[in-house]
Amino acid sequence: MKLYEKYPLTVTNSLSGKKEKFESINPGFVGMYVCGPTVYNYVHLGNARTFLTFDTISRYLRFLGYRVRYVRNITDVGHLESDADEGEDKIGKKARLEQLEPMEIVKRYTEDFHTVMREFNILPPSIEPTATGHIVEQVRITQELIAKGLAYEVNGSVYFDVKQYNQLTHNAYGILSGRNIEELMESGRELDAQNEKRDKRDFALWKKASPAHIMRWPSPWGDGFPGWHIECTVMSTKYLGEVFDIHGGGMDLKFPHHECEIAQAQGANDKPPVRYWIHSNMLTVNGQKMSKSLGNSFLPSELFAGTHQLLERGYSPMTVRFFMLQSHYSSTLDFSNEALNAADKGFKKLNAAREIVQQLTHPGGGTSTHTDLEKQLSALCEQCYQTMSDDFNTAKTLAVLFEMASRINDFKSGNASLSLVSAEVFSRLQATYLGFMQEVLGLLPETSGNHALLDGTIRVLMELRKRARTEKNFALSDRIRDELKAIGVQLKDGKDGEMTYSLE
RNA sequence: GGUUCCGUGGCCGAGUGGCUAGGCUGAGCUCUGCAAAAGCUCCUACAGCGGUUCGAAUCCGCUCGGAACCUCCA
Repeated sequence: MKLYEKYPLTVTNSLSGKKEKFESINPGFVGMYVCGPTVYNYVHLGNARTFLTFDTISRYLRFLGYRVRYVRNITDVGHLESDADEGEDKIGKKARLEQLEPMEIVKRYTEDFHTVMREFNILPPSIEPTATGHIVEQVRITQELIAKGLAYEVNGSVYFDVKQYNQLTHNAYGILSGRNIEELMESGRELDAQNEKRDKRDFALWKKASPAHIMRWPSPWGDGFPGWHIECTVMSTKYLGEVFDIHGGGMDLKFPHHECEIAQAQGANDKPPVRYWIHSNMLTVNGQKMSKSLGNSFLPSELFAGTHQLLERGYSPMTVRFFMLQSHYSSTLDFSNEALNAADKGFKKLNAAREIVQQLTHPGGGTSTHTDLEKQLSALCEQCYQTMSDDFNTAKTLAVLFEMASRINDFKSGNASLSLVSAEVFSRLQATYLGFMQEVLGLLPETSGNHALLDGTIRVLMELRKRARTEKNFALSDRIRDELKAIGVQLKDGKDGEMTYSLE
Protein backbone atom coordinates (compact mmCIF):
# COMPACT_ATOMS: atom_id res chain seq x y z
CA MET A 1 0.00 0.00 0.00
CA LYS A 2 1.37 3.35 -1.02
CA LEU A 3 1.62 6.10 1.53
CA TYR A 4 -0.76 8.29 -0.47
CA GLU A 5 -3.35 5.55 -0.18
CA LYS A 6 -2.77 5.14 3.52
CA TYR A 7 -2.95 8.86 4.22
CA PRO A 8 -5.39 10.27 1.65
CA LEU A 9 -5.05 13.95 1.02
CA THR A 10 -7.65 16.64 1.30
CA VAL A 11 -7.08 20.05 -0.24
CA THR A 12 -9.02 23.27 -0.22
CA ASN A 13 -10.03 23.82 -3.81
CA SER A 14 -10.52 27.50 -4.61
CA LEU A 15 -13.03 26.50 -7.27
CA SER A 16 -15.47 25.22 -4.67
CA GLY A 17 -14.04 27.04 -1.68
CA LYS A 18 -14.21 23.74 0.16
CA LYS A 19 -11.92 21.00 1.30
CA GLU A 20 -12.06 18.16 -1.17
CA LYS A 21 -10.60 14.71 -1.31
CA PHE A 22 -7.59 14.79 -3.60
CA GLU A 23 -7.54 12.27 -6.40
CA SER A 24 -4.97 12.61 -9.12
CA ILE A 25 -5.89 12.03 -12.74
CA ASN A 26 -3.28 9.32 -13.18
CA PRO A 27 -2.90 7.25 -10.03
CA GLY A 28 0.49 7.80 -8.49
CA PHE A 29 1.28 10.86 -10.61
CA VAL A 30 0.62 14.52 -9.94
CA GLY A 31 0.95 17.42 -12.37
CA MET A 32 1.27 20.80 -10.70
CA TYR A 33 1.68 24.25 -12.19
CA VAL A 34 2.53 27.36 -10.19
CA CYS A 35 2.75 30.91 -11.50
CA GLY A 36 6.35 31.96 -11.06
CA PRO A 37 7.87 35.40 -10.68
CA THR A 38 7.98 38.25 -13.13
CA VAL A 39 11.69 38.84 -13.29
CA TYR A 40 11.79 42.60 -13.55
CA ASN A 41 12.89 43.21 -9.96
CA TYR A 42 14.18 41.51 -6.84
CA VAL A 43 11.76 39.10 -5.21
CA HIS A 44 10.56 40.25 -1.81
CA LEU A 45 9.58 38.22 1.19
CA GLY A 46 5.91 38.09 0.25
CA ASN A 47 6.77 36.49 -3.06
CA ALA A 48 8.91 33.99 -1.26
CA ARG A 49 6.00 32.83 0.88
CA THR A 50 4.06 31.61 -2.13
CA PHE A 51 6.95 29.61 -3.49
CA LEU A 52 7.63 28.21 -0.05
CA THR A 53 4.02 27.05 0.17
CA PHE A 54 4.15 25.14 -3.07
CA ASP A 55 7.60 23.82 -2.31
CA THR A 56 6.19 22.26 0.84
CA ILE A 57 3.22 20.89 -1.07
CA SER A 58 5.38 19.28 -3.72
CA ARG A 59 7.73 17.92 -1.07
CA TYR A 60 4.88 16.26 0.77
CA LEU A 61 3.34 14.84 -2.39
CA ARG A 62 6.68 13.23 -3.18
CA PHE A 63 7.09 12.08 0.40
CA LEU A 64 3.78 10.25 0.05
CA GLY A 65 5.14 8.45 -2.98
CA TYR A 66 3.59 10.44 -5.80
CA ARG A 67 5.70 11.13 -8.82
CA VAL A 68 5.33 14.87 -9.23
CA ARG A 69 5.91 16.97 -12.28
CA TYR A 70 6.15 20.46 -10.92
CA VAL A 71 6.16 23.26 -13.49
CA ARG A 72 6.90 26.80 -12.36
CA ASN A 73 7.38 29.41 -15.02
CA ILE A 74 9.50 32.50 -15.36
CA THR A 75 7.57 35.47 -16.71
CA ASP A 76 10.10 37.30 -18.82
CA VAL A 77 7.81 39.27 -21.11
CA GLY A 78 4.29 40.46 -21.61
CA HIS A 79 3.38 41.69 -18.19
CA LEU A 80 1.76 45.04 -18.79
CA GLU A 81 2.27 47.96 -16.49
CA SER A 82 -1.30 48.96 -17.17
CA ASP A 83 -4.14 47.68 -19.25
CA ALA A 84 -4.16 50.69 -21.48
CA ASP A 85 -3.40 50.20 -25.12
CA GLU A 86 -0.08 51.94 -24.98
CA GLY A 87 0.82 49.86 -21.94
CA GLU A 88 4.44 48.93 -21.67
CA ASP A 89 5.54 45.56 -20.44
CA LYS A 90 7.41 45.47 -17.16
CA ILE A 91 10.59 43.91 -18.45
CA GLY A 92 10.81 46.39 -21.30
CA LYS A 93 10.21 49.34 -19.01
CA LYS A 94 12.84 48.22 -16.55
CA ALA A 95 15.28 47.63 -19.39
CA ARG A 96 14.75 51.20 -20.56
CA LEU A 97 15.15 52.59 -17.03
CA GLU A 98 18.32 50.67 -16.35
CA GLN A 99 19.53 51.10 -19.92
CA LEU A 100 20.00 47.41 -20.42
CA GLU A 101 18.98 44.87 -22.97
CA PRO A 102 15.73 43.23 -21.73
CA MET A 103 17.43 39.86 -21.55
CA GLU A 104 20.03 41.34 -19.21
CA ILE A 105 17.22 42.36 -16.90
CA VAL A 106 15.73 38.91 -17.13
CA LYS A 107 19.04 37.24 -16.42
CA ARG A 108 19.88 39.44 -13.46
CA TYR A 109 16.59 38.98 -11.65
CA THR A 110 16.21 35.33 -12.54
CA GLU A 111 19.53 34.69 -10.86
CA ASP A 112 18.49 36.67 -7.83
CA PHE A 113 15.29 34.65 -7.68
CA HIS A 114 17.19 31.37 -7.82
CA THR A 115 19.57 32.54 -5.12
CA VAL A 116 16.69 33.38 -2.82
CA MET A 117 15.04 30.04 -3.52
CA ARG A 118 18.24 28.23 -2.62
CA GLU A 119 18.63 30.21 0.60
CA PHE A 120 15.17 29.17 1.72
CA ASN A 121 15.85 25.57 0.69
CA ILE A 122 13.06 25.75 -1.88
CA LEU A 123 13.71 22.94 -4.35
CA PRO A 124 13.82 23.71 -8.06
CA PRO A 125 10.75 22.68 -10.06
CA SER A 126 10.87 19.84 -12.56
CA ILE A 127 10.48 22.28 -15.43
CA GLU A 128 11.01 26.02 -15.33
CA PRO A 129 9.81 27.30 -18.70
CA THR A 130 9.99 30.90 -19.83
CA ALA A 131 7.33 32.90 -21.59
CA THR A 132 9.72 34.03 -24.32
CA GLY A 133 10.57 30.41 -25.00
CA HIS A 134 6.96 29.76 -25.92
CA ILE A 135 6.02 32.57 -28.28
CA VAL A 136 5.21 30.15 -31.09
CA GLU A 137 2.72 28.24 -28.96
CA GLN A 138 1.16 31.47 -27.73
CA VAL A 139 0.63 32.66 -31.27
CA ARG A 140 -0.85 29.31 -32.21
CA ILE A 141 -3.42 29.22 -29.42
CA THR A 142 -4.36 32.79 -30.19
CA GLN A 143 -5.05 31.74 -33.78
CA GLU A 144 -7.16 28.86 -32.54
CA LEU A 145 -9.21 31.14 -30.36
CA ILE A 146 -9.79 33.50 -33.27
CA ALA A 147 -10.85 30.55 -35.44
CA LYS A 148 -13.36 29.49 -32.80
CA GLY A 149 -14.81 32.97 -32.67
CA LEU A 150 -13.58 33.58 -29.12
CA ALA A 151 -11.05 36.24 -30.01
CA TYR A 152 -10.79 39.07 -32.49
CA GLU A 153 -8.04 41.13 -34.02
CA VAL A 154 -8.05 44.89 -33.99
CA ASN A 155 -5.24 46.96 -35.29
CA GLY A 156 -2.52 44.39 -34.77
CA SER A 157 -3.70 43.36 -31.31
CA VAL A 158 -5.86 40.37 -30.42
CA TYR A 159 -8.41 40.33 -27.59
CA PHE A 160 -10.32 37.54 -25.93
CA ASP A 161 -14.08 37.94 -26.30
CA VAL A 162 -15.39 37.40 -22.80
CA LYS A 163 -19.06 37.86 -23.66
CA GLN A 164 -18.91 35.37 -26.49
CA TYR A 165 -17.05 32.88 -24.30
CA ASN A 166 -19.66 33.23 -21.62
CA GLN A 167 -22.48 32.51 -24.03
CA LEU A 168 -20.82 29.34 -25.27
CA THR A 169 -19.94 28.04 -21.83
CA HIS A 170 -23.05 28.89 -19.79
CA ASN A 171 -21.43 31.73 -17.91
CA ALA A 172 -18.17 30.07 -17.07
CA TYR A 173 -16.33 33.37 -16.78
CA GLY A 174 -16.12 34.15 -13.09
CA ILE A 175 -16.30 30.52 -12.00
CA LEU A 176 -13.12 30.84 -9.95
CA SER A 177 -13.36 34.34 -8.56
CA GLY A 178 -17.10 34.31 -7.89
CA ARG A 179 -17.72 37.32 -10.05
CA ASN A 180 -20.45 37.68 -12.52
CA ILE A 181 -20.04 39.39 -15.79
CA GLU A 182 -22.62 42.12 -15.25
CA GLU A 183 -21.06 43.24 -12.02
CA LEU A 184 -17.70 43.39 -13.68
CA MET A 185 -19.21 45.64 -16.27
CA GLU A 186 -20.38 48.09 -13.64
CA SER A 187 -17.48 47.93 -11.25
CA GLY A 188 -14.52 47.96 -13.58
CA ARG A 189 -12.62 51.17 -13.55
CA GLU A 190 -12.68 53.22 -16.68
CA LEU A 191 -9.39 53.01 -18.44
CA ASP A 192 -8.03 55.25 -21.09
CA ALA A 193 -7.64 54.27 -24.69
CA GLN A 194 -9.78 51.23 -24.49
CA ASN A 195 -11.62 51.88 -27.68
CA GLU A 196 -9.91 48.98 -29.41
CA LYS A 197 -11.72 46.46 -27.29
CA ARG A 198 -15.29 45.59 -28.09
CA ASP A 199 -16.00 45.28 -24.42
CA LYS A 200 -13.99 46.49 -21.51
CA ARG A 201 -13.99 43.07 -19.87
CA ASP A 202 -12.07 41.61 -22.81
CA PHE A 203 -8.39 41.03 -22.23
CA ALA A 204 -5.37 40.95 -24.50
CA LEU A 205 -3.94 37.78 -25.99
CA TRP A 206 -1.50 39.60 -28.22
CA LYS A 207 -0.44 43.22 -28.19
CA LYS A 208 0.82 45.22 -31.09
CA ALA A 209 4.28 46.63 -30.38
CA SER A 210 4.70 50.34 -30.81
CA PRO A 211 7.83 51.36 -32.74
CA ALA A 212 9.58 52.17 -29.46
CA HIS A 213 8.75 48.86 -27.85
CA ILE A 214 11.90 46.79 -27.35
CA MET A 215 10.55 43.28 -26.90
CA ARG A 216 8.78 42.19 -30.08
CA TRP A 217 8.12 39.14 -32.17
CA PRO A 218 6.59 38.69 -35.62
CA SER A 219 3.07 37.30 -35.75
CA PRO A 220 0.23 36.96 -38.24
CA TRP A 221 -0.96 40.35 -36.91
CA GLY A 222 2.37 42.12 -37.23
CA ASP A 223 5.15 42.68 -34.68
CA GLY A 224 4.01 42.43 -31.11
CA PHE A 225 4.25 40.59 -27.82
CA PRO A 226 2.00 38.19 -25.92
CA GLY A 227 -0.54 39.18 -23.28
CA TRP A 228 0.18 38.18 -19.73
CA HIS A 229 -2.40 35.44 -19.17
CA ILE A 230 -1.76 33.37 -22.27
CA GLU A 231 1.74 32.26 -21.31
CA CYS A 232 0.55 30.27 -18.32
CA THR A 233 -2.15 28.56 -20.34
CA VAL A 234 0.37 27.55 -22.96
CA MET A 235 3.09 26.37 -20.61
CA SER A 236 0.86 24.51 -18.20
CA THR A 237 -1.01 22.56 -20.85
CA LYS A 238 2.10 21.93 -22.91
CA TYR A 239 3.91 20.16 -20.09
CA LEU A 240 1.03 18.81 -18.04
CA GLY A 241 -1.72 18.14 -20.55
CA GLU A 242 -5.04 19.80 -21.35
CA VAL A 243 -6.35 18.80 -17.94
CA PHE A 244 -3.99 18.61 -14.99
CA ASP A 245 -4.18 18.16 -11.24
CA ILE A 246 -3.07 21.26 -9.37
CA HIS A 247 -2.67 24.88 -10.28
CA GLY A 248 -1.26 27.17 -7.64
CA GLY A 249 -0.32 30.78 -7.13
CA GLY A 250 -0.77 33.75 -4.86
CA MET A 251 -4.25 34.81 -3.84
CA ASP A 252 -3.84 38.07 -5.70
CA LEU A 253 -3.62 36.22 -9.00
CA LYS A 254 -7.05 34.66 -8.64
CA PHE A 255 -8.61 37.50 -10.56
CA PRO A 256 -8.07 38.30 -13.30
CA HIS A 257 -5.05 36.13 -14.09
CA HIS A 258 -6.34 32.69 -13.18
CA GLU A 259 -9.85 33.46 -14.29
CA CYS A 260 -8.46 34.36 -17.71
CA GLU A 261 -6.34 31.22 -17.79
CA ILE A 262 -9.42 29.10 -17.31
CA ALA A 263 -11.26 30.97 -20.04
CA GLN A 264 -8.41 30.60 -22.52
CA ALA A 265 -7.86 26.91 -21.89
CA GLN A 266 -11.53 26.04 -21.78
CA GLY A 267 -12.08 28.12 -24.89
CA ALA A 268 -9.32 26.34 -26.76
CA ASN A 269 -9.79 22.79 -25.50
CA ASP A 270 -13.45 22.71 -24.49
CA LYS A 271 -12.78 21.49 -20.98
CA PRO A 272 -11.77 23.01 -17.66
CA PRO A 273 -7.99 22.78 -17.43
CA VAL A 274 -7.48 22.34 -13.70
CA ARG A 275 -8.89 19.96 -11.12
CA TYR A 276 -7.65 21.68 -7.96
CA TRP A 277 -6.84 25.35 -7.64
CA ILE A 278 -4.76 26.21 -4.60
CA HIS A 279 -4.12 29.79 -3.54
CA SER A 280 -1.68 30.87 -0.91
CA ASN A 281 -2.48 33.92 1.15
CA MET A 282 -0.59 37.14 1.60
CA LEU A 283 2.18 38.09 3.94
CA THR A 284 1.18 41.24 5.78
CA VAL A 285 3.02 43.86 7.76
CA ASN A 286 0.98 45.58 10.44
CA GLY A 287 -2.11 44.05 8.92
CA GLN A 288 -1.47 45.24 5.40
CA LYS A 289 -0.33 43.29 2.41
CA MET A 290 3.38 43.46 1.84
CA SER A 291 3.94 45.27 -1.41
CA LYS A 292 6.38 47.61 -3.00
CA SER A 293 3.95 50.41 -3.56
CA LEU A 294 3.10 50.58 0.15
CA GLY A 295 6.77 50.72 1.04
CA ASN A 296 6.44 47.92 3.58
CA SER A 297 8.18 45.21 1.62
CA PHE A 298 11.67 44.04 2.16
CA LEU A 299 14.08 41.76 0.42
CA PRO A 300 15.18 38.43 1.83
CA SER A 301 18.74 39.73 1.90
CA GLU A 302 17.65 42.66 4.09
CA LEU A 303 15.86 40.25 6.36
CA PHE A 304 18.88 38.00 6.79
CA ALA A 305 21.16 40.93 7.48
CA GLY A 306 18.64 42.91 9.51
CA THR A 307 19.29 46.05 7.52
CA HIS A 308 15.71 47.16 6.86
CA GLN A 309 14.13 49.86 8.98
CA LEU A 310 11.32 47.60 10.12
CA LEU A 311 13.75 45.01 11.43
CA GLU A 312 15.34 44.95 14.84
CA ARG A 313 17.90 42.37 13.80
CA GLY A 314 18.61 39.73 11.18
CA TYR A 315 16.97 36.33 11.00
CA SER A 316 18.34 33.27 9.28
CA PRO A 317 16.59 31.78 6.24
CA MET A 318 15.60 28.66 8.14
CA THR A 319 14.12 30.71 10.97
CA VAL A 320 12.02 32.55 8.42
CA ARG A 321 11.00 29.31 6.78
CA PHE A 322 9.94 27.95 10.15
CA PHE A 323 8.09 31.18 10.90
CA MET A 324 6.07 30.89 7.71
CA LEU A 325 5.31 27.22 8.23
CA GLN A 326 3.81 28.00 11.63
CA SER A 327 0.74 29.39 9.93
CA HIS A 328 -1.49 27.77 7.35
CA TYR A 329 -0.84 28.76 3.76
CA SER A 330 -4.43 29.90 3.30
CA SER A 331 -4.28 32.42 6.15
CA THR A 332 -2.68 35.79 6.00
CA LEU A 333 0.48 35.86 8.03
CA ASP A 334 1.48 39.00 9.84
CA PHE A 335 5.12 39.83 10.07
CA SER A 336 6.59 41.26 13.24
CA ASN A 337 9.91 41.25 15.05
CA GLU A 338 8.29 39.70 18.07
CA ALA A 339 6.94 36.81 16.05
CA LEU A 340 10.29 36.29 14.34
CA ASN A 341 12.08 36.25 17.68
CA ALA A 342 9.66 33.64 18.97
CA ALA A 343 10.21 31.61 15.81
CA ASP A 344 13.94 31.81 16.27
CA LYS A 345 13.74 30.26 19.72
CA GLY A 346 11.19 27.66 18.77
CA PHE A 347 13.18 26.55 15.78
CA LYS A 348 16.33 26.19 17.89
CA LYS A 349 14.42 23.87 20.18
CA LEU A 350 13.39 21.63 17.29
CA ASN A 351 16.95 21.65 16.02
CA ALA A 352 18.37 20.63 19.36
CA ALA A 353 16.00 17.69 19.45
CA ARG A 354 17.00 16.77 15.94
CA GLU A 355 20.62 16.49 16.95
CA ILE A 356 19.69 14.40 19.95
CA VAL A 357 17.48 12.01 18.04
CA GLN A 358 20.20 11.52 15.45
CA GLN A 359 22.74 10.66 18.09
CA LEU A 360 20.61 8.40 20.25
CA THR A 361 21.07 4.71 19.72
CA HIS A 362 18.63 2.09 20.88
CA PRO A 363 20.15 -0.49 23.23
CA GLY A 364 18.61 -3.27 21.17
CA GLY A 365 15.82 -5.71 21.82
CA GLY A 366 13.08 -5.73 19.25
CA THR A 367 10.13 -6.83 21.29
CA SER A 368 7.26 -4.43 21.33
CA THR A 369 6.34 -3.70 24.89
CA HIS A 370 3.14 -1.78 24.26
CA THR A 371 3.87 0.69 26.97
CA ASP A 372 1.96 3.93 27.16
CA LEU A 373 5.05 5.71 25.95
CA GLU A 374 5.33 3.45 22.95
CA LYS A 375 1.71 4.04 22.06
CA GLN A 376 2.15 7.74 22.44
CA LEU A 377 5.19 7.82 20.18
CA SER A 378 3.48 5.76 17.52
CA ALA A 379 0.46 8.04 17.68
CA LEU A 380 2.66 11.10 17.23
CA CYS A 381 4.24 9.57 14.14
CA GLU A 382 0.81 8.89 12.72
CA GLN A 383 -0.30 12.43 13.43
CA CYS A 384 2.49 13.87 11.33
CA TYR A 385 1.03 12.20 8.27
CA GLN A 386 -2.53 12.98 9.18
CA THR A 387 -1.95 16.66 9.78
CA MET A 388 0.01 17.10 6.56
CA SER A 389 -2.58 15.13 4.61
CA ASP A 390 -5.20 17.48 6.01
CA ASP A 391 -4.72 20.28 3.51
CA PHE A 392 -1.00 20.54 4.21
CA ASN A 393 -1.45 21.77 7.75
CA THR A 394 2.16 22.63 8.50
CA ALA A 395 1.26 24.51 11.68
CA LYS A 396 -0.35 21.46 13.19
CA THR A 397 2.49 19.26 12.03
CA LEU A 398 4.98 21.50 13.78
CA ALA A 399 2.92 21.22 16.96
CA VAL A 400 3.27 17.45 16.71
CA LEU A 401 7.00 17.76 16.14
CA PHE A 402 7.28 19.89 19.27
CA GLU A 403 5.65 17.13 21.26
CA MET A 404 8.00 14.61 19.74
CA ALA A 405 10.89 16.89 20.66
CA SER A 406 9.81 16.83 24.29
CA ARG A 407 9.77 13.04 24.30
CA ILE A 408 13.18 12.97 22.62
CA ASN A 409 14.55 15.29 25.30
CA ASP A 410 13.22 12.91 27.92
CA PHE A 411 15.41 10.15 26.54
CA LYS A 412 18.42 12.38 26.61
CA SER A 413 17.90 13.70 30.13
CA GLY A 414 17.02 10.34 31.54
CA ASN A 415 13.40 11.20 32.33
CA ALA A 416 12.46 8.26 30.16
CA SER A 417 14.38 5.16 29.17
CA LEU A 418 14.78 3.85 25.68
CA SER A 419 14.22 0.39 27.07
CA LEU A 420 10.56 1.34 27.41
CA VAL A 421 10.19 1.29 23.63
CA SER A 422 11.08 -1.31 21.06
CA ALA A 423 13.84 -0.74 18.56
CA GLU A 424 11.21 -0.67 15.87
CA VAL A 425 9.19 2.13 17.44
CA PHE A 426 12.33 4.06 18.17
CA SER A 427 13.59 3.90 14.62
CA ARG A 428 10.16 4.96 13.42
CA LEU A 429 10.33 7.96 15.73
CA GLN A 430 13.76 8.77 14.40
CA ALA A 431 12.76 8.42 10.75
CA THR A 432 9.52 10.34 11.15
CA TYR A 433 11.03 13.23 13.05
CA LEU A 434 13.90 13.62 10.64
CA GLY A 435 11.76 12.95 7.57
CA PHE A 436 9.15 15.56 8.40
CA MET A 437 11.64 18.13 9.60
CA GLN A 438 14.03 17.92 6.70
CA GLU A 439 12.32 16.35 3.71
CA VAL A 440 8.73 17.52 4.13
CA LEU A 441 9.14 20.87 5.84
CA GLY A 442 12.60 21.47 4.40
CA LEU A 443 14.03 22.68 7.71
CA LEU A 444 17.72 22.01 7.62
CA PRO A 445 20.25 22.62 10.39
CA GLU A 446 21.80 26.04 10.21
CA THR A 447 25.32 25.81 8.99
CA SER A 448 27.93 28.21 10.18
CA GLY A 449 31.00 29.28 8.29
CA ASN A 450 34.23 27.62 9.31
CA HIS A 451 32.74 24.76 11.16
CA ALA A 452 35.60 22.31 11.66
CA LEU A 453 38.03 24.93 12.87
CA LEU A 454 35.51 26.53 15.21
CA ASP A 455 34.41 23.18 16.54
CA GLY A 456 37.99 22.17 17.30
CA THR A 457 38.71 25.42 19.06
CA ILE A 458 35.64 25.21 21.25
CA ARG A 459 36.48 21.65 22.19
CA VAL A 460 39.90 22.70 23.44
CA LEU A 461 38.26 25.33 25.64
CA MET A 462 35.71 22.84 26.88
CA GLU A 463 38.51 20.48 27.94
CA LEU A 464 40.15 23.29 29.89
CA ARG A 465 36.87 24.10 31.56
CA LYS A 466 36.23 20.49 32.47
CA ARG A 467 39.59 20.33 34.20
CA ALA A 468 38.92 23.58 36.05
CA ARG A 469 35.60 22.20 37.26
CA THR A 470 37.09 18.98 38.59
CA GLU A 471 39.59 21.09 40.42
CA LYS A 472 36.69 23.21 41.68
CA ASN A 473 38.30 26.25 40.13
CA PHE A 474 34.89 27.80 39.43
CA ALA A 475 36.33 31.24 38.85
CA LEU A 476 38.18 29.95 35.81
CA SER A 477 35.41 27.64 34.58
CA ASP A 478 32.85 30.43 34.81
CA ARG A 479 35.14 32.79 33.01
CA ILE A 480 35.54 30.39 30.09
CA ARG A 481 31.78 29.91 29.91
CA ASP A 482 30.91 33.59 30.26
CA GLU A 483 33.40 34.81 27.73
CA LEU A 484 32.36 32.23 25.18
CA LYS A 485 28.74 33.19 25.86
CA ALA A 486 29.59 36.82 25.16
CA ILE A 487 30.74 35.94 21.66
CA GLY A 488 27.76 33.68 20.98
CA VAL A 489 28.84 30.23 22.12
CA GLN A 490 26.61 28.72 24.78
CA LEU A 491 28.11 25.87 26.82
CA LYS A 492 25.80 23.39 28.50
CA ASP A 493 26.86 21.04 31.24
CA GLY A 494 25.27 17.62 31.05
CA LYS A 495 25.35 14.66 33.40
CA ASP A 496 28.64 12.95 34.27
CA GLY A 497 30.69 16.00 33.35
CA GLU A 498 29.86 15.83 29.65
CA MET A 499 29.58 19.13 27.89
CA THR A 500 27.92 20.40 24.74
CA TYR A 501 27.70 23.75 23.06
CA SER A 502 25.40 25.59 20.72
CA LEU A 503 25.94 28.67 18.60
CA GLU A 504 23.64 31.63 19.06
C1' G B 1 -20.36 50.19 -4.57
C1' G B 2 -19.51 44.66 -5.83
C1' U B 3 -16.82 39.82 -4.70
C1' U B 4 -14.18 36.88 -1.06
C1' C B 5 -12.32 36.38 3.75
C1' C B 6 -10.95 37.30 8.79
C1' G B 7 -11.68 38.94 14.18
C1' U B 8 -8.92 33.10 19.32
C1' G B 9 -5.45 33.88 26.08
C1' G B 10 0.41 39.17 27.23
C1' C B 11 2.28 38.18 21.79
C1' C B 12 2.26 34.83 17.32
C1' G B 13 -0.82 31.33 15.69
C1' A B 14 -3.77 25.79 14.81
C1' G B 15 -8.59 24.54 15.34
C1' U B 16 -13.29 20.13 10.00
C1' G B 17 -20.26 20.92 16.98
C1' G B 18 -18.78 17.52 22.34
C1' C B 19 -12.18 15.50 23.74
C1' U B 20 -5.20 19.82 26.49
C1' A B 21 -3.30 22.64 19.76
C1' G B 22 1.59 24.33 19.65
C1' G B 23 5.38 28.11 19.99
C1' C B 24 7.17 32.63 22.47
C1' U B 25 6.81 35.65 26.99
C1' G B 26 5.88 35.78 32.48
C1' A B 27 5.67 33.16 37.57
C1' G B 28 7.01 28.84 40.54
C1' C B 29 9.42 24.06 41.22
C1' U B 30 13.05 19.91 39.92
C1' C B 31 17.97 19.07 38.20
C1' U B 32 22.82 21.90 38.63
C1' G B 33 28.90 24.22 42.41
C1' C B 34 26.34 28.41 39.90
C1' A B 35 24.30 28.79 35.06
C1' A B 36 22.41 27.08 30.43
C1' A B 37 19.50 23.28 28.54
C1' A B 38 15.70 19.98 29.80
C1' G B 39 11.32 18.34 32.61
C1' C B 40 6.91 19.57 35.56
C1' U B 41 3.10 23.18 37.19
C1' C B 42 0.41 27.77 36.73
C1' C B 43 -1.64 32.32 33.95
C1' U B 44 -7.18 28.47 29.87
C1' A B 45 -9.14 32.48 25.18
C1' C B 46 -12.54 32.40 21.39
C1' A B 47 -15.26 40.77 18.86
C1' G B 48 -20.60 41.87 20.45
C1' C B 49 -25.81 40.48 20.31
C1' G B 50 -29.47 37.02 18.90
C1' G B 51 -30.76 32.04 16.83
C1' U B 52 -30.33 26.50 15.57
C1' U B 53 -28.77 22.27 18.83
C1' C B 54 -28.90 17.89 24.35
C1' G B 55 -24.25 20.63 23.34
C1' A B 56 -20.97 26.07 19.25
C1' A B 57 -14.75 29.22 18.92
C1' U B 58 -16.75 25.85 15.13
C1' C B 59 -23.51 26.25 11.82
C1' C B 60 -27.22 30.65 10.70
C1' G B 61 -28.55 36.03 11.15
C1' C B 62 -27.44 40.98 12.54
C1' U B 63 -23.96 44.77 14.52
C1' C B 64 -19.01 46.57 15.16
C1' G B 65 -13.88 46.26 13.51
C1' G B 66 -10.04 44.70 9.91
C1' A B 67 -8.02 42.68 5.23
C1' A B 68 -7.56 41.04 0.11
C1' C B 69 -9.53 41.33 -4.81
C1' C B 70 -12.50 44.27 -8.49
C1' U B 71 -5.99 48.05 -11.89
C1' C B 72 0.12 45.65 -12.06
C1' C B 73 0.91 42.46 -7.92
C1' A B 74 3.08 36.06 -4.95
